[in-house]
Amino acid sequence: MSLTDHPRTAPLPLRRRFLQDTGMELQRCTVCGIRGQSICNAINDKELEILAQASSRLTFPPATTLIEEGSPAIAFFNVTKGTVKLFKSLPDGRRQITGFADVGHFLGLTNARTYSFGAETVDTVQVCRFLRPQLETLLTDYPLFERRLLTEITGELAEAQEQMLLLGRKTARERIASFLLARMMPPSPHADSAVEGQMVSLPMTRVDIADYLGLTIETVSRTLSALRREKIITGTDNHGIRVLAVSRLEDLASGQDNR
Amino acid sequence: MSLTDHPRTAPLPLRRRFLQDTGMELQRCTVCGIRGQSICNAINDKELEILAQASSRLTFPPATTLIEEGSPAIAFFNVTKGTVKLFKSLPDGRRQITGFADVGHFLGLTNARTYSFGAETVDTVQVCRFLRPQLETLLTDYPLFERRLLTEITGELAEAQEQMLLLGRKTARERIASFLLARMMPPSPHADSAVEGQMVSLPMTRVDIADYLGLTIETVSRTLSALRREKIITGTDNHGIRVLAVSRLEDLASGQDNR
DNA sequence: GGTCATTGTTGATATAAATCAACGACAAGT
DNA sequence: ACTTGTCGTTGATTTATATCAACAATGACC
Repeated sequence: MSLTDHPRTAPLPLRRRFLQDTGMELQRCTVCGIRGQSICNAINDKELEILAQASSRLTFPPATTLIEEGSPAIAFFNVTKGTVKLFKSLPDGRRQITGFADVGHFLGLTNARTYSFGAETVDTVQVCRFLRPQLETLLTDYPLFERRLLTEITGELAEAQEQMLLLGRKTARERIASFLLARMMPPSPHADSAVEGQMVSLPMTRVDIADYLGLTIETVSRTLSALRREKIITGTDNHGIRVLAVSRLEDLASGQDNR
Repeated sequence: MSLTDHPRTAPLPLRRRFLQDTGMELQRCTVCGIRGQSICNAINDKELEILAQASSRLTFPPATTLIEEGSPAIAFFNVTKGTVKLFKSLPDGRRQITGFADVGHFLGLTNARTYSFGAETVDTVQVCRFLRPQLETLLTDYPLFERRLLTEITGELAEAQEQMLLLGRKTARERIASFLLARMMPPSPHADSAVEGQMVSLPMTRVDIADYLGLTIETVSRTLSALRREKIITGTDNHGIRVLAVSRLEDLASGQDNR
């Protein structure tokens, strides 16, 4: 199956009803705050209304299924707010989260007629949805859009390879260290310099972290506690942690230093 | 870094001297037996000489380094014969093979200025090499070529996600079963029907299998022995195995049946 | 303000796979 | 034909992490 197939349109497989933003469709993309970070950036300012016509903006509450594993692949999403988790499952319920799609990332690209993975919102999520025929049109009419998509997916593949190294060869401690580093926010210029340590945002639960790192929730919890005890990280808030010793964490992540 | 960067040309990082096919360059692609299976298929018959000019065909002995981890990303390869392994390593030598590129597959695509992975031949390998500026030209001038590449890499990503599920959540037995199934040859019409069982080609060593599946060589060896003992597979040849019970193996691979 | 469900933490024990170790099969070279 | 090195197999033991179990913290809801 190739990307050039045009499957018939069908209702989106959603467990809950979603919210659809109304009005001002034609202006939406022009004012999109994250266009600079996303594939939409590849489309000319003057032609933005084409993008607006091709997409619709939707808002979903936490824990909403965006993509059901094995369901018909009819849409493609670009995340404009929040975090979406992508995963694959085994018949007995074991699950592997293959990635978190944060702001600016896309999801839903596939060659097959059905999705080989699932997707669920972690927190409140806003996306731009492109139906497949619309995506085809953009790809064909805007070479820069296609090139940008190729670049993005090449990056995804590199991340996937890094994650395979983590899952296949790293210890629990190394996995947690790598995860925290990968999710570390770049130090913002407006950062509260009175509070020390680099912020790490963890909107997902311990279950999600465990399913992403190929561990159990107990091991995740114990390892985070150990790092806290060793003053490498701080913070009692479950969804926000601060890294006190970035370089220690970097050594840990690459297996330089274990104790 | 984007695909549109043109890094300066530099000598290829090869431990050994490679063999370069000479003469008849312009005809080479026309007679390429595997074009139908590869990205080159996206280029029109009449324009094949453009492809021939953009690429050079090279032959390498087993265990040749095609790509050194971290070296400048100057080339892109299309495998026309043999098998190449792709991998990532940790400073202490732990290694994860992220994939095997068999006939028809490409390798070497990256957004960065350097490769984030290594590549080494498993057996005798023949490739078509495209230097990066040449690849750029093809991508820009032949939309079908670019589309084909996007389709291929989308498939690679799906495979990577499947492998993450394997590495993060499957048992040793499930990993071996999945691996054998994935490498099972499609039953050829000329197959020797006197010999029962589906052929599985394993050109790589036990070390490579272990590094691909996130196991040790001992576990790989023990698990294969167990499957042989249970009459699910046969064959004493280390690089060729026959699957006797495909459906048993499928159940095993998806965690349905373990004993 | 109490009940209940959800999420996370910590401790005790079990286990799958790693590690350590010995050896067999085979091919290359002398 | 013997040595040497590579590769794979099998057995004994260790260990990192899973599993099992109890409990604490939090927030939703009546």
